[in-house]
Amino acid sequence: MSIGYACIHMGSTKTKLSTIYLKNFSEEKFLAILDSNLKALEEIINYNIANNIKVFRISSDIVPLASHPINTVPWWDIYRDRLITLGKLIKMNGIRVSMHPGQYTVINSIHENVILKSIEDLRYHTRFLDSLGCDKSSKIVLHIGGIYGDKELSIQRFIDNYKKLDSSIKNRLIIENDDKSYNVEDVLYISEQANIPVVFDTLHHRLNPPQDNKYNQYEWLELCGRSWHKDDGKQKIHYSQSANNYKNGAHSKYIKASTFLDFYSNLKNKDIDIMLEVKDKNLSAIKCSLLIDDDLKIKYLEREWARYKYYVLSNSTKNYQAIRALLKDKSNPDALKFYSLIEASLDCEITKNAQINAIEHMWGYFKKESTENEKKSFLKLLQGYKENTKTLSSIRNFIYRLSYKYSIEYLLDSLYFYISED
DNA sequence: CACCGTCAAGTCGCA
DNA sequence: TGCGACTTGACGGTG
Repeated sequence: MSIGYACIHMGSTKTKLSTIYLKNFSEEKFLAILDSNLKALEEIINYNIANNIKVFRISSDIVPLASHPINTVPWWDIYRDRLITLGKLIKMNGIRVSMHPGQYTVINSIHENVILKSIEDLRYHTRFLDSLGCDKSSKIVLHIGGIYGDKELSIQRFIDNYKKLDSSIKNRLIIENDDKSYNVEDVLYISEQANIPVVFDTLHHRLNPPQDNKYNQYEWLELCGRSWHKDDGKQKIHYSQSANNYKNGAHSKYIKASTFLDFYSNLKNKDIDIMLEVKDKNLSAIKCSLLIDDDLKIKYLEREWARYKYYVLSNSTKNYQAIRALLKDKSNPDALKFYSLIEASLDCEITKNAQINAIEHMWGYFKKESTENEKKSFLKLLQGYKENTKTLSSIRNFIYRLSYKYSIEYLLDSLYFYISED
């Protein structure tokens, strides 16, 4: 079993994708942005390698305006070598990448131009994965589309249009149950008619189950597994938790450890790939991987602790002490306890005292080295925060800039700068 | 530098 | 009829 995350990466500034808007599109600008995006992707892949994350969804935004008529730049040619090199890095490290076009790509639309644009978009996604040299197990996930007042007709339109697609697209396309129109039973029906692997999405299933829901989610999941053939790679599923008590399909801030473990223990076939859909992305992917690691080493939790430490300290001194105590026992690493304490810190109310305490801890890195002006600025900011005239984020920015200036890697890697809220 | 409206695109549901 | 949700941050103009 491998666990992965989608598109965005948290905890580094070097992994951000850039984009370009129609009104200032130019070949030069486009190529510069694609260049920077490929560098960011390489950063992300290297991070995934270092953290043993084997499943990753590449953002459709990697090539901006890729399928828009304005963009006639043959980027796959211009950056051929770089794409191949990147693909090799992915392949050699056993990473499985995928893509997922957004809600605008609808091949069962009743509008001919929407279908045509959607096919163009699928061509783009296929071309990107092809350019990396990925095999057939690198998939492109698609929803079925709209209902247009007649579900049966719309399902048939999907099947007919699917059959007309280029085989290079069909090799990669897989279909997913969505949260309001097409439930897992509908998607399995389409799968049987057109021989397409099905991605089972747990949250969508919960929001939109078949009417006579005759199986439980684990049984549906197994049924979906039968639609995967050998060269499609391992069965993939999407797992997420709801942000607002199943009111809509919004994803939670993080994957709750105990809930995930419960789900995992009920899985019959553990030889599948799980794509997490969650706001904190790679953080939850690492968490879930460690939670199910049979051979968990204390050093993995210690590495996690290094990242979370100042964030936890800024929110809860009590949890900070509890985690320190937990990690003292090096012979018996307990990921569930560890992450439950992290979660408690993510959920607790911000208090000024804890924030100030964490800031003073971090300031310790600069006390000696910093210039007189920096010391003055710091004291002024801190005083301002205490008196409500300065925001927390202005202090955070200040400390981040100092960390960068003095190359304090430990702080630069701290999630304190990336997951804190005001 | 902080703030905030806008961004290429589709469909559905609700006021 | 028109707007928000889905999801999503980053761009770029303004003050």
